[in-house]
Amino acid sequence: MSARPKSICPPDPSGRSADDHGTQFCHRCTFSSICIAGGCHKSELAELQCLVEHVGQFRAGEHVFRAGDTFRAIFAVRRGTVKTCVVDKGGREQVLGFYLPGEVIGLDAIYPERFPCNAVALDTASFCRFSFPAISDLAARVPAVQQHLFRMLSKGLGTASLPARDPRDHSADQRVAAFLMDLSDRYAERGFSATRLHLSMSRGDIANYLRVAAETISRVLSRFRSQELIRIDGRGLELLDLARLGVIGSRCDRL
Amino acid sequence: MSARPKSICPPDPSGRSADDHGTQFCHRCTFSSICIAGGCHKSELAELQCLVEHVGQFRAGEHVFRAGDTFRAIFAVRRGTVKTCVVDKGGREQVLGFYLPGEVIGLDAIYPERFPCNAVALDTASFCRFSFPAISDLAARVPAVQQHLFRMLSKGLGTASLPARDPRDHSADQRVAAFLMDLSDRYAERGFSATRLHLSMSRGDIANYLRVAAETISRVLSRFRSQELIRIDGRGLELLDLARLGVIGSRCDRL
DNA sequence: AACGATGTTTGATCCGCGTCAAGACGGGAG
DNA sequence: CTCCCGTCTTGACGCGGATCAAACATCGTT
Repeated sequence: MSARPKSICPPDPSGRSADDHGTQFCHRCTFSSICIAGGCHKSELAELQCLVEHVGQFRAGEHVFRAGDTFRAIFAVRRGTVKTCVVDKGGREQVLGFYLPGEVIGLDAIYPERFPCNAVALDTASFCRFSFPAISDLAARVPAVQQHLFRMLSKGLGTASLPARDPRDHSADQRVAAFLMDLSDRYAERGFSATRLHLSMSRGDIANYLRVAAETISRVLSRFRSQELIRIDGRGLELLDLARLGVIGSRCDRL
Repeated sequence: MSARPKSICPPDPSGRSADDHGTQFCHRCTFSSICIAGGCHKSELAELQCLVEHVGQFRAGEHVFRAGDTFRAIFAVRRGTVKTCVVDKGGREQVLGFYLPGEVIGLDAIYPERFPCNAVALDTASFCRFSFPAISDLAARVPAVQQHLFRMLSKGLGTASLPARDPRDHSADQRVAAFLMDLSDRYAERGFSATRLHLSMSRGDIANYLRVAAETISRVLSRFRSQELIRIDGRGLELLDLARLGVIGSRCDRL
């Protein structure tokens, strides 16, 4: 299940030197400005590093936390990929998001004080765990930390814009293109390749996340391949034309 | 455009005594625990009230702020209703959300330090304006304020779950039902009626927000009326069967 | 009152995508 | 190797909803 990519994806984003000690990895993390420098004095930095706890070696399919668990800490993905999901009343799983190395999960649990969703490792994954009481205490004393938390939280607010369902412009194509571009951007933001990447999640998970049928994902990817927009081999993916994908994803089909 | 509801909607949610002085209105606001009591000492409360600035008497269609404006403050709706929207590259408007009295807009501007969207009054509207530097400064000194901001931000994170597009269970019905239930819940949360409410936004805005065609909104509302789920007269709306609407909205069509 | 502008409703037609179904990989166990 | 099983791909068909189009209601103007 956690198959190594074979052909397309030489610099594997999820499994490389991500577990190196020191700041080799940390400077790519969302928390970096807190953990590394960010204007903190040395004593506060030390305090923060005491506060961080490494948890990990989750295997594919294992839960990091479950919906309903009481909220005590937020997690930064250190290695691997995670999906968050809920199970609706009909018993069906609803995928809410995917999280790459350097990204943070659990922020949506602050308000309800319980995790509103499950977090499931998609491949071998490990995390940095930040006790929330401790970090908000630190935030009250270090303005830079507070500000950083505000910004992280704010950043998550804007991401709720699904494309229109407009039959004439292939709405499924839009969603998939936007999804691929989003992945690409996020990998790039963390220092990985923006064009060659590995899909840790199954087609079914992507379909569920985008609220389309799994078969549609297959068809769209095949179409993109025949249009020379991507190369794809199983979970290995290469984006050949970021510009055109971006256009499809944000759909400006006229004017 | 800002037509008063005539028949169905006697206690008008948007225009009643909302502009009364004192805490008559404030105790229903999202900021209440900050503005009113919330464990603050008197001196800090006074400080906060200095910090609040009333802005307002926007008329329907006027902008509260525009996408790209530099971010300096967040706004709590005091009276009226607001929609947030962006204009995509094709020149089409995309409605992102609606905000009722007592709700807060602008939190998504913290990270980019610019407003990512426009805010447009749907009827006569006024606001409480909170300078963000001032309030985050206060948050650093008053833990309760900081925590409240964290919780407000966190609360906004979970709201990104559009229903599936499943042809056999009328996905448009789901969206509309969920939309109506959401409005009902939010009005109730602010002390207004959960069953008799006024739609300040046009069918077109609702359709745009839900990413369906305006005609579909009309059809679904007509269907709901013929099923005795709602009574509707122009912008006036009465929800007759919250239970059934809730079921449709969260779709548990089997099991 | 007549008028156009805007918003709402309803009907007719067509197309994308969900469903069903079958086949093609691809990896692990024997 | 062969078998099995899960994931992925591809085809055929039907339905929901987008689009086009045309009445109708409502409101502010002249």
